[in-house]
Amino acid sequence: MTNEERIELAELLFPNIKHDRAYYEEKYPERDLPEGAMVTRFGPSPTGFVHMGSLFGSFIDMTYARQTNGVFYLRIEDTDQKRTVENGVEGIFTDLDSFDICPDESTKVGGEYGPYIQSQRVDIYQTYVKDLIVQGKAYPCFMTEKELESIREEQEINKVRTGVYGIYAADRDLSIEEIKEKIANGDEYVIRLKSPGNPNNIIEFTDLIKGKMKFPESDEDFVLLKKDGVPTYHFAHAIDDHLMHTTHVIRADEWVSSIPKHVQLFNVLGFKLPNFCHHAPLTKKDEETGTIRKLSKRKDPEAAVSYYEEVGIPNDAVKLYLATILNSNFEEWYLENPDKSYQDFTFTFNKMAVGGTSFDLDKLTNISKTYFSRKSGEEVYEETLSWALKHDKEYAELLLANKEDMIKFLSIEKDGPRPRKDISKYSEVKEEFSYAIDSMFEEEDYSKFDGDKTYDTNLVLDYVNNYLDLDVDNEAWFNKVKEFAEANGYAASPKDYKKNPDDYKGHVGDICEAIRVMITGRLKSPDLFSIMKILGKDKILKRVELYNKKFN
RNA sequence: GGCGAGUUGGUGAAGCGGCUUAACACACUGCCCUUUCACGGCAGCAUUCACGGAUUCGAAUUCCGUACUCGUCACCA
Repeated sequence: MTNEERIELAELLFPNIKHDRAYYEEKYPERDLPEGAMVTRFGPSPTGFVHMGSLFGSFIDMTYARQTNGVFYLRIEDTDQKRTVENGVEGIFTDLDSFDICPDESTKVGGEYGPYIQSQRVDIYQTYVKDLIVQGKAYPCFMTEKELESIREEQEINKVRTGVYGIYAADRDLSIEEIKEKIANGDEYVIRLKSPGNPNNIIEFTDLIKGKMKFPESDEDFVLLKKDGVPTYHFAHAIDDHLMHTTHVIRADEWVSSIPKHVQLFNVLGFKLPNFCHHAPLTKKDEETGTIRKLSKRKDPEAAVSYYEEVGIPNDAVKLYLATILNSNFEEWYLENPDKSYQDFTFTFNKMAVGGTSFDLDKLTNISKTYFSRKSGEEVYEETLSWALKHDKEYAELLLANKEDMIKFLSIEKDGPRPRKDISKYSEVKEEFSYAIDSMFEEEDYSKFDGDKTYDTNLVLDYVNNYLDLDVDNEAWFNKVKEFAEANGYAASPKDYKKNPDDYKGHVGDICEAIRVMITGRLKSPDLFSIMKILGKDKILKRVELYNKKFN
């Protein structure tokens, strides 16, 4: 084809494209940012549901952009109409929002490099394709699905690579007359890249996470524009990341095999290659097969970002967990700097896992427990309340009605240097602190007590009536308990009891256990005296009575 | 099958040629502290880094081969 013919072809294919490359290059100039600033992007498809892996990805994007004073933007990648789901975009924003992932630029907050949704950038993509046609670097391909299928079969039989390349690229050198005829005929077509590559050449490529890699050059005439005129991921990626001036393309591992295509595309288009950072997918061990696989939204409820909110794991705990799997040295740093935020840590690419990143719920639980242990009683109350308001209305009302006492209970053993670690989810507060609310305690009716002993109500009654003084300090209180123990034939310390078990009915611990079971309905609880002080003598007596009725 | 990557304890992982008789965390077990439960402290938990070979005075760390795992091979992203 001659120069003139190519220009004619370009006009024939894209009569409505009036701008040229220069127009867009000027419209989207280099960003004015400080040295070393990273421009990152998160490009979800609006398929209706943010996957944990995507959240992880966007967390990385935002973290790196923030710590370099760069820009983090959100680009909706909706080039596949079939997959697009109604309200999908809304869902992305909601999920991201709940984890404080706030892009600097997006369809919502705008920005100078928009539109931030690919379906509205079709003119831009077509402008660049038109230019490629003029340059003879792309061409319309009329191959039907059937034809594609048959070359594929042929290739499989001959044991050669599948795909449209070399001699298999039938429409590569169609004459302008042939093209005109097919178009006049109403034949559908896609635009393919006329690949200049040779698979015998090896390209070297450096990924910021994975390091150096070698690939054979791509010679595939892959599709740039689908028959509906909308670009494929590959093409949109090249155009958008160039025009939006992304400095670091951070994306999941599954893209590394497309690298040869992308490198070639950037070259053909004359674009500077951004940095690439391919992170490992989130994996877990499949319970049935025992093999490691990607977190799957079909099989694993924890793959959905909304899961954590529902179950009541605090967003901050999830973020802390994401930070610990992001950089292997974060965990240790955080242990040494418990007062700091994860945002004070400097994350680096070389501390990211190269292989699979295992998603460990056990560890998340532990991190969450630590998170709770560092919160004050009041904070735990407020957060639990706002969670319950959304997910457990009934409990929310109970919390509201018992606010004062509830905060007191939640504050037990919080002031020391070693706070309890008994809660990992908001939903557990209800379980763990059921004794804090009278109505719940009565309703439970000792069902939480899992021991097999019964305790002497009279003994406890005697203690409460004649020995218990709630206006003293812990030490004085406990001395009194010891006194009572001795008066009733119990050892004042477990050590004495262990020495001569036959001399005693038991030891102080047994007395405390009896009290604890009667007033909390369980064998385990935070500091007993603190609980008694909050309850007050009347309630204590009532609960002892309740126990008496139930078991005697 | 082609191409690319990975393989360190129950789990996640550190390690990048001698400082490793393999860090740290989670889990588990035991002991100690203790009125209970926790928290905390101490100890135990891979004599060995998938397997085989090579390079080297010296290898978990480099190279080659094998096995297994993962990703990818679309007009999906």
